Amino acid sequence: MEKTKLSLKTLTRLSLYYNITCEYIENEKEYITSREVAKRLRIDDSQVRKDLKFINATGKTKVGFETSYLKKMLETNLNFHIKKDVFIIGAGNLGTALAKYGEFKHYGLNVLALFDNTPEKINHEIKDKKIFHISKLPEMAKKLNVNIAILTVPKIAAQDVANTLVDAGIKYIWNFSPVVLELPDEIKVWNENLAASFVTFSCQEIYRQE
Amino acid sequence: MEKTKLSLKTLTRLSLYYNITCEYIENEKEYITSREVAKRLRIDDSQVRKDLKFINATGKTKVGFETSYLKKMLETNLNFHIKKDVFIIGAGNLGTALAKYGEFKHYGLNVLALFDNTPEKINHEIKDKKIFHISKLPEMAKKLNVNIAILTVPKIAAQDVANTLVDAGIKYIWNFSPVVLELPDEIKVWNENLAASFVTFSCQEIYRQE
DNA sequence: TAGATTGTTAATCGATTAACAATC
DNA sequence: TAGATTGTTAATCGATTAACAATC
Repeated sequence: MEKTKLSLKTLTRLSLYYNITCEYIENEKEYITSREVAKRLRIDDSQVRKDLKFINATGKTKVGFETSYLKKMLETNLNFHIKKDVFIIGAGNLGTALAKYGEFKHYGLNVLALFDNTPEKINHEIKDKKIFHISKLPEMAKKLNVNIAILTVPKIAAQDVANTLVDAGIKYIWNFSPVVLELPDEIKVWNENLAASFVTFSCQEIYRQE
Repeated sequence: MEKTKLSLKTLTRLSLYYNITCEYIENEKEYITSREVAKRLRIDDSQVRKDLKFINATGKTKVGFETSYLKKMLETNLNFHIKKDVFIIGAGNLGTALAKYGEFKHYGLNVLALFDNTPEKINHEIKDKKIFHISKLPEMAKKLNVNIAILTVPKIAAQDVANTLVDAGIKYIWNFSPVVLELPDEIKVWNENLAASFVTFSCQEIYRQE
């Protein structure tokens, strides 16, 4: 029962299928068709069936996919059951928003603590998660065996802080700063560049409409 | 001098090239090569040259692309000079973070106001941007001619608020809620589903490493 | 000159869409 | 049965990578 590596685009779509499936369950709908999912996402319905085939989810002819079954299949294949402990670096508004974000727990994302360098913030708590001084990070990363960091510090500090993270043994960085970090090849970086995202959105949808 | 429609992936990369180019300028580097850009982004260098060709940016054999020229070319082609007035819906931590985000102004994104339904927040200001009650939105959207909204309300309210936005004449929604909104086809939606993004990140990079 | 880089074409690779038989 | 939907293959489309001549 080998899991084949799913493409980035398939993974993103599967996550959105999950959101839609959960909504159907909340509305007490027992089945959902590939056509309904496709229509909501404005994509082709054979794309949906193909994606679901990748995770070996099967539907029923004439009725579609059973929602409770589909939800479980998606959870299993998207590794929701594997707990992913993370630190949030930067306790500003964005770091705080992410620390409070209740949705993450369904996905296995578990925020253990926040780090900042502002003296007034240290030892405060956000939703039971304590804010520590950044100097405590290496020690705590080792002790708690954390190798994932969410980086939400200001642009000017991003590269320096990222270097500190790498020295502390962090291997995976979810980068919210508008900086393309320069890091060793073995460190995995996922850029969540909001400004870049807005540019894409606005150029695609706002000024280039046919 | 027709602009050809750039693909979503090219647009995203061009935005990241912009970040790197700005960094080079700050470090007083006069030139940047496609190879340097490619290495930072861990992509192929001919991809960089091809993308830059799309916006008609030309380099110099043996030295690369002039940074100040490249910055200007990227700004022009990514429409930074066109001011995009937006409203932020939801004045929680995420809405506040986006309202304060200084980076946006370089990209032509201009936050005019925030909207919320919590009485205590109304009339407060975030970085000179006032928070209004959501009921004021239709009137203000018309008066200020705003048709772009950034949606940062809780999951449970997202669909209802989105419907309100559409009724108020909003045409473009940058959706930060973990909900796949159901909206008329003519409304353009850009999903910034952070949970979905984390799933993609973690499945790709954390559990499926070769 | 030798060497490095651009600009560009061709080859490869992967993702999406179309089509339809099988099924209930 | 008739009609709707899945499951799957083939066709199309688009994006990435390889290769290399042209240039300075």
